[in-house]
This record gives sequence, structure tokens and C-alpha cells, in this order.
Amino acid sequence: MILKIDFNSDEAFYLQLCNQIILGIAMETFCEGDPLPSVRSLADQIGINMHTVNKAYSILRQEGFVKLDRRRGAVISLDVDKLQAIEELRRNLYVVLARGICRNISRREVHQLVDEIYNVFSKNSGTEAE
Amino acid sequence: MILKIDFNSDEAFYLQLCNQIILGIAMETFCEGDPLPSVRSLADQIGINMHTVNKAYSILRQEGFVKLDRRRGAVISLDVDKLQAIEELRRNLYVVLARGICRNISRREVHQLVDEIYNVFSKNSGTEAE
DNA sequence: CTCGTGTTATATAATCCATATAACAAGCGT
DNA sequence: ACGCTTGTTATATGGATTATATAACACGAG
Repeated sequence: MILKIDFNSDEAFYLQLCNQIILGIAMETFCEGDPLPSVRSLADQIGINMHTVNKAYSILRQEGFVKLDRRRGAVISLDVDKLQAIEELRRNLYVVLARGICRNISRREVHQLVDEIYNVFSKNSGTEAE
Repeated sequence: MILKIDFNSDEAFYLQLCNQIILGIAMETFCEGDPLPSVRSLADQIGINMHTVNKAYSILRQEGFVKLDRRRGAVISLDVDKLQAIEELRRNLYVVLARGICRNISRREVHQLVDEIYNVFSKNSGTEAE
């Protein structure tokens, strides 16, 4: 998977990195135990500062997506608290769905979108394109 | 509906306001044509600056939730582009669901959460044939 | 010992957030 | 016409966040 930055986006670089890596884990492009590039090499590769990458990695660790090992660098390692995860998802869905409901998006349409997205995520298990 | 600010939250004041008002519209606490408090009175009421409220209102206008009228103030007025709304929802769901999928939250659990949230929102509005 | 990990410490510039004052154009009621 | 309130705009300031740059440190591998 190619990590890159949209320099025109209004989203902070470190957040773009976090989201891309989380997307990658969900698509199983990144799997448990896989190492991420070192903060220095990734920073060079995508053309941003080392500390910006480090900030992304630190947040990913704090949120339980990676473990940071001095000898191996950052490796994918999921630390899941199911109840807490569901609570977080519920909060996120509330604000996202509220916007949709205001725009007359039906429950049925949301279910279809959820299915569509789940299909995308499970389809990419094992396929490494681009 | 009581609009208020969590001064301990790390979320910006103007974003808290936007989200609360959007929640209110989704719950039909705020209905088409209802006026919001004036920027000055709301700012006084919740103890923040006028411009912070104005920023929230301006964003809500830009996103098509309210219209700003010099004589009546800010009025709930939904300007919906369905296709655009679905695209926005899809993008939001991608990043939210990715986090859930990493935490082994199943498609079925997401559907249950969606139903749960839709039930909360449609407590007033009643009919949602699915 | 040397090299590459992550980590921490400063420092700086740019941007965003929130505030404060001030003024303006427009509509309303008296 | 006057006074009031409405959103709107302008300018300025302090604080926090973002991204950058240098530099150093602790640790493990080779």
C-alpha cells in the first residue's frame, strides 16, 4: 500500500496518515505483525517531517492499532476492547447519521451503504493492487 | 433544545455548536422554519464569543442546514442535494467503519447500531417504512 | 562500536481557535 | 425619523495546534 499526503487537503498530515493506515488495516493490506516504514524513511518517502509521522504513529499506538518496538519499529498490533470500540463507533455514527437524516437519507439507504463498504473491505483481503 | 458548550472537550466550540444543531434537526427538535437564537443572545446565553457562534451559523448555512435572514436571524432551512449528501455520507462511513472493522465489529453489529440510532431520531417523526 | 530504531527536547513559522472592539447595511416597531 | 436588533465585515490579540528543523538520548542488532 502506498501512503501519501494530499497537500491541498485541509486535513492535518498526521490525521491523513492515521486514516490511511487504519483503512489499510481494515482492508488487510496491513496485517497483524506487519511492520510500518520507520518514521524517518516514511517521512522522506512522502516528503514531510519526521515528527509528523511520529505523531501519527504515536496516536495509532494510543488508539491500539500498532505497537512501537525499538528494534523492529512500528508494527501492526491490534489491541481491542470490544465494548469500548462499540461505544466509539456509536458516537461516531450518531453525528455522521444525523447529517444524513437531515438530508432525508433513509435507514434502508444507510444499510445499503454499510453493506457496500463491508464488501469492499472484505473483498480486498489478500489482493494488493497498485 | 438547550444548546451548550463543553469547555473541557477538545472539540472546537463552533464544531460543538454545529453538531448539536444538526443533531437537533435530525431529532426534529428544530424544524424547517424554526428560528435559532441570534448570534449575540446565544453567545451571551452559553458564555462564548459572538463570532464563535457566527462561525457555526455560517458553516451551517454553507452546508445547507440554515438560511441567514437579516430580519429574522438564522432560520432552519434544509437545502438538500441527495446525491451529494449520499457521497458525503459514504466518505464519512468509510473512515468510521474502518475503525470498527479493525476492532472486529461485524456487519450485523453495525446494522444494529444504525437501527438503534434511527429509532432514537425517528421517535418524533414516527413513520419510517422499512 | 556503529547503525538504525523510537523518543524527547527546543525552537520557529504558519495556521487555527477564541476573544475583543468597532463599525456597517438592512429591517422592524414606535 | 429614530432606536433597536439582525447578520456581516474588519482589525487586533493571545493561545493552541500544526509542521518544520536540529539535536540529542536509550536501546537493540549486527
